[in-house]
Amino acid sequence: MGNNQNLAAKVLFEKILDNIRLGIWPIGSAIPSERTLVSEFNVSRITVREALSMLKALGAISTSQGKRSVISPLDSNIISRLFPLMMSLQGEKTYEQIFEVRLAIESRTAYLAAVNRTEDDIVQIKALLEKLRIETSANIEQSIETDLQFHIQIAKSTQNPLFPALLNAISGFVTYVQVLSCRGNPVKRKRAMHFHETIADAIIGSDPERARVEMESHLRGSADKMLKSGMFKKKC
Amino acid sequence: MGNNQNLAAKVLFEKILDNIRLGIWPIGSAIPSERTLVSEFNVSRITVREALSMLKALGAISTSQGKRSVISPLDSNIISRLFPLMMSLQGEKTYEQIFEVRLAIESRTAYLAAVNRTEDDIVQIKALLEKLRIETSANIEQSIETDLQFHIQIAKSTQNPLFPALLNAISGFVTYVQVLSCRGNPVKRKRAMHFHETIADAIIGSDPERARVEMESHLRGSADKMLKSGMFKKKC
DNA sequence: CGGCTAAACTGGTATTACCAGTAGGGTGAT
DNA sequence: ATCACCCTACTGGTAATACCAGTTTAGCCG
Repeated sequence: MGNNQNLAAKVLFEKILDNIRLGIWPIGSAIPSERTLVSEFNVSRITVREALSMLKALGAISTSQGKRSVISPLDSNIISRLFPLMMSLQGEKTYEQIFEVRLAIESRTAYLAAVNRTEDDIVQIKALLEKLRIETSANIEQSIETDLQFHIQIAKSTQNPLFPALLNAISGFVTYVQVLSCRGNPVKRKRAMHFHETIADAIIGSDPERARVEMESHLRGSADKMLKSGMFKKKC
Repeated sequence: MGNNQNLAAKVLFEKILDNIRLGIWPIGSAIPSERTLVSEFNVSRITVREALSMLKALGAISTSQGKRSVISPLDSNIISRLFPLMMSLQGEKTYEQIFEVRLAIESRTAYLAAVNRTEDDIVQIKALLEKLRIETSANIEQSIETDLQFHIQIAKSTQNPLFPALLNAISGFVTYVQVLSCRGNPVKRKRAMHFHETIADAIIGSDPERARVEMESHLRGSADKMLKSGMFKKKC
């Protein structure tokens, strides 16, 4: 009655995934050829290719004709690509769940960035802030991308690569929300700009607690607007 | 130079995804049979099955032998499955980095659990606490697993499936740390037990701020111990 | 009319063959 | 000896066919 059959393709898929997870097939290395896997696992090439297709869909491997398939170094944006689809199907529930995670991550990145940021981070943050300032009143579409870059730069400033990776994973969600929330809404952009400046100021001034508080206010502000507007149900 | 070929399977995959997105094939409905898609898109059945495999990997459809494949709701547990993969594909990371993420997540789960926990959650938490109490003075190895279960239960109590998923993604490293930290160290276990009780008490008593603070203290306590032992900087 | 069976679906797997890129080794010219 | 070239033996990508194993359904028979 369920769908949990012992399908050969799925089994192979899991096996390969395990080999990746356990580091037997390191990132960037080439996995055995399809014909090799066929004889190794005693399955047909179809089964092998179906397993590889699943891995491809998850971004775990990348393939190109003539060359061996290789383990992808990292593709957190595969996850982010799913967000628009999920949002259009699930709407508010998903939105709130993701938002809560984002708040958990970013209130911490703001804090840690204020503690760990390097001089180079400060330069980057200031540059993005300036770019954002210009685009906010000129190119809205572009400013959404820069906005995301700003948040990711803060995550990088924690000096912990896992934070930008996590944020990147939900970046599809972030931009999706931004697009709906801010398109043709200069007032909201102005408000957001003010928060960005405050957050940057706190991080540069090594004031972690203030950075955290301002980041939370900033995110909650956007979230409230979204929930009220009911725009998250729109298709894209 | 990249891998963005016009692969028939990928094209079909996108087409089907579009049909889902646009609501042409609603959630729960059966998609055309593989043979139908074969003649409809003028591709071989292999190509069709590879496209469907990709959709399966993303959780967009579910298949079972003899029955038509159906569109399944693409909700956040897809992300739940992808987070662990993402973490394992992340390459070099230290226990310290993992810990920082854990702190970000768990200080939030403690808070949200105190807000959103159900009556059933309270029962579960109390049960795990009691199990922990017994094992702490009897079976250390087992208590580490129960410890993790306790933390995951708190994440579940947020009513947001993404939190337990994230915690699960980093649980492999978490337990490793616990083992190193507490093996044959009854005093530390006693201390941890006290924190567990306090956290549970705050969650049950709907005191989010206290739950958060206590959780942070608890985690930092373990972390400090790890820092002293020098194992914290290790790669994993 | 009701119950059972058999045919006509469905997805799952295997085999074979060929196309289309890539890389490596050998051969030729310089 | 060295370099350029090409040919061969790989690689993944696609197709056609056949069969297995479940599910559904239509029709037969009582």
